Amino acid sequence: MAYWLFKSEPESYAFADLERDGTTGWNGVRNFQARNFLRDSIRVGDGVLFYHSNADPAAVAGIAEVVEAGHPDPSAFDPDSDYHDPKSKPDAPTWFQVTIQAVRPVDPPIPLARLREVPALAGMELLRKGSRLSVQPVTDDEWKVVLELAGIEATTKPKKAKSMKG
DNA sequence: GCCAACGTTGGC
DNA sequence: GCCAACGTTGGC
Repeated sequence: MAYWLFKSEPESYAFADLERDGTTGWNGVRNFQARNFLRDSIRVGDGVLFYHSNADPAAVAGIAEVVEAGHPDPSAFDPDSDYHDPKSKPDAPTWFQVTIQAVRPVDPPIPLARLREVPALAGMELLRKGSRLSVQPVTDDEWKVVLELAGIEATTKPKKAKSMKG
């Protein structure tokens, strides 16, 4: 079980949109380092901090869970998509996505400035000067600290996609 | 809107 | 392979 932070501009896709949709394919990532995480490293059941970039304030706004590991990003094949990449072919895809599911909002969101105040988070990729990576790893310790800041028990397991009957 | 930092492109 | 130019990201 690993942890990640995904950035999204809330004007294009906010955590509330994920709650409305339930799940979404994390498409449109067009950076090779982020692509490699999506394709090779992110597993079903991994935890995701949903971060609002270019927001006022920029903040961690929700928790999500990976429900499908890396698979080709269909938006790359779609000529009508903003993310269309004619160099990516279905039989040799360049770009990948994972599917995530909303777990719970972080309310109130944890602003970037608050994260910077926490010594235990000093090494976080998000806080590095000039960090632009939109899909980035989060350590177990960082995850625990952020969830505590959010008032969420760090031991809370994301709920399962399937309900248990009977 | 500004601008620092970064990734990509392309000439050589 | 180098690196300047350019476009993008993203905080403020």
